[in-house]
Amino acid sequence: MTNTHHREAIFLTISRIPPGKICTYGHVARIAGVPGHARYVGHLLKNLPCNSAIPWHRVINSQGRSSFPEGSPMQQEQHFLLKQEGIEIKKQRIPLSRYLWLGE
DNA sequence: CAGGGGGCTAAGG
DNA sequence: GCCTTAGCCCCCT
Repeated sequence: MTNTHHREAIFLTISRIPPGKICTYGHVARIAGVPGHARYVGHLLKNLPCNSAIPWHRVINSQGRSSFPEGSPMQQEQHFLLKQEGIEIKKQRIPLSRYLWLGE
């Protein structure tokens, strides 16, 4: 199935995002070779098992924000993990130009 | 097969 | 900077 390929390509791409860097849903999709599937990326991450090794926290939306509601446990977790990697978050925002990863 | 909804985006006010 | 709108494409009823 091509769908399976897409899924694997997307997971592979996300797992390649280096610590201290971030990537948007749209970019992940594009780098994975499936442009236009940003929402699909989000869908996959939502259904990710908690024990997964996929660095889901390094994927944010094009606004430079977490896609979780402000103050939610998931959002706090994400911010915690990102800060741990040296990413600075101001007013719930991350400067994309500074941390964006666009593949290797 | 149709409808609704999602960890989305780009564009416009 | 914020909010709204219109596309987007896959997935689950």
